[in-house]
Amino acid sequence: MINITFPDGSVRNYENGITGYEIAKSISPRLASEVLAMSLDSKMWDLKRPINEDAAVRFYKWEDREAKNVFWHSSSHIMAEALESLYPGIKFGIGPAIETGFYYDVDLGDRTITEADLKKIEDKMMEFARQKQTFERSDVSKAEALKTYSEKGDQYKCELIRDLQDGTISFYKSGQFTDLCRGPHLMDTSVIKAVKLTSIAGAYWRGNENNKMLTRIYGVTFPQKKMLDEYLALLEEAKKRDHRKIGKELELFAFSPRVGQGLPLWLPRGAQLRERLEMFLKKVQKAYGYQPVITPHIGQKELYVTSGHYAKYGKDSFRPITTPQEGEEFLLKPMNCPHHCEIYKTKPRSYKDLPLRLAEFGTVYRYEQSGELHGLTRVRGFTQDDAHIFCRPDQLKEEFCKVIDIVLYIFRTLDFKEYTAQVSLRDPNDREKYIGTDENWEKAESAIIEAASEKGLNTVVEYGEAAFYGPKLDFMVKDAIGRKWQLGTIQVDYNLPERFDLEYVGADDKKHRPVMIHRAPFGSMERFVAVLIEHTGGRFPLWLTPDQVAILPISEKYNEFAKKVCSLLNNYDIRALVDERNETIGKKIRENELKRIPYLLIVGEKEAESGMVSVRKQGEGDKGSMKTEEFAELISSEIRKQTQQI
RNA sequence: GCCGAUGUAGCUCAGUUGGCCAGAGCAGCUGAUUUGUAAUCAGCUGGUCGGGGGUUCGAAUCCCUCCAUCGGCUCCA
Repeated sequence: MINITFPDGSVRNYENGITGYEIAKSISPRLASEVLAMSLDSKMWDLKRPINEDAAVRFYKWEDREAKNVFWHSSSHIMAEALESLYPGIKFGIGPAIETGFYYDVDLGDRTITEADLKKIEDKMMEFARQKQTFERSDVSKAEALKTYSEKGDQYKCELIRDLQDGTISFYKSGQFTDLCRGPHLMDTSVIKAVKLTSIAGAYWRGNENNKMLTRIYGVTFPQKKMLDEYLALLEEAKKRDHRKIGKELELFAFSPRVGQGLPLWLPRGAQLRERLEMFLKKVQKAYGYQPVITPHIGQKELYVTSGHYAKYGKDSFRPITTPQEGEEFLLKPMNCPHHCEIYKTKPRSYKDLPLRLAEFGTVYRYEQSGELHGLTRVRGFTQDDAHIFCRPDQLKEEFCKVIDIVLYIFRTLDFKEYTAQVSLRDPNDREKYIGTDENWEKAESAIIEAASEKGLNTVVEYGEAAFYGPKLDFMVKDAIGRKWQLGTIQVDYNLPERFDLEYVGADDKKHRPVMIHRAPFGSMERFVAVLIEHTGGRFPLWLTPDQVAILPISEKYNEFAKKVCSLLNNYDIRALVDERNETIGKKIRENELKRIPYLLIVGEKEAESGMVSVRKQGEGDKGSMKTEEFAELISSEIRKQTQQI
């Protein structure tokens, strides 16, 4: 007999060799019917794999992340099985579960798969799913595993096996398909009730661009047909929030191939929005002791040789700009820090001057590969809400914490609730990628970790995500369809002060090296606005939105009255406009609603006589009438409330 | 940059296997209407079918190439 411990702490006795599924059944038939996965002493385990010793079990249902992982992982096997049956001789890379769904990387040889082929693959998958196929586990030796796959001619699997430890290798067989896999899997495939293959893409083998590009097929499956429909509907909804679509509809920004890809053009309404965000941050920064500076868009090549950027990125950036006579070389600035370092150096600095906080909305240009560009979130020319803090080593943590405060304040003000704070450190296996001494890196890394924990941030640590000159604390936010983007970033840098030979005179009358913090709470204006659009669906907070009130006369007869209302509101610093067009009131309401204008004021005979306005709130409909002044007061106080904290 | 897909009017989209001067709705313009809470009616204008090259008696449709966009991969100072 063995003792099985449950999550609530209770312990039950079972016969040695019992399976998780049988245990679930012994608890309740309902649990047995719903359970999709289990763990044994916190290790994922097949539901039908015998248990031979005392252990703690935990069962997972569809609602649990763990169950979805197993469900989608098994689905990727079924897709591979379908692919092998439809495309004999196909070779397989890896096929994991991902956040939503799964994929499999395959080498089709000379053949290609297009979207038109997906239907028949889906059908085949459903056919296998309905067959109630089981996943049979077999433990194999490394030699055996290698033999199997070299006979099959599957070099990718052989490569994977070579990296595995003998004694830890297992195969799973479903139907006619056997895959190298550590499991676990579903009991059988009959729980897969709906499948959708979502896209086909190229993916380099092992993520290395020097390797062959395999075909990656993405898919998602569900235990109920209804869930798939809901998922697809959700995707449709998310597409409506795409900042590229809304940016066009609301006339916020545009691109022109003639200007160049990845070079956004801010339209009047977008520029207004952006300017307001900049003013907001400038105000915050002023309170935090930052000093605005302005620097040029280009800098001598030597500047970047000094900073180390040239050696690191010179080959992969925009080509230098040269002068006709002297042959001088300039680079479009890819970042603002070297310029700010030169500002630091314009005069001797005392320890009493520090921290020195230099802020600039600095426009930078970076050569991004064409396939990487994406709306406003990934562009070639963008404006960072940049600042560099030069401080004494003993001030570092406090300064870092203050920057975290600014970032959190901004997120709070703009209602960004779901973000992750990511501590980006060096890749421990590839020190070559980074400049600077180990000692400085260690100091910087521990400063970030300490500051983040002091501020009570819930952080995830990512190795290999650091900038080449220093570690970072990044604030990541998801877009409409769940892609993660880095917004705010705070970086500690011991390297640039050294490269630029920055100094200050200490209380001891000796020269010391300051530490630098690079920080951008928005990240860049472009990306921030993009994510803001997707979060709000274009319904910006009242204080921020370009047009706050639209006044809609019932007919042209009341245009004059509408203009009076408008100028009254303008006197209250409310951004209002009159829709003077000769259109029906229904049409004006519809179009101004679609423009996401927060308040619509309908004025006609009644209002003109009484000096009232009929108020309609975006998305909420008719709110009744009130005196124009009363409305102005109401809106002003709403705006005041929103900006008070600002 | 790589893999795959897409590109028709300012916007959203139709255009069958290559075949008459390339269509619709919205937007715009003109006129009528003077409107009470999400699209008033009529007429008109507007397109080198992404650019270039080729195949063909004939190309939006087939082929090549370049550009841009979309979904991924790699990258992201």
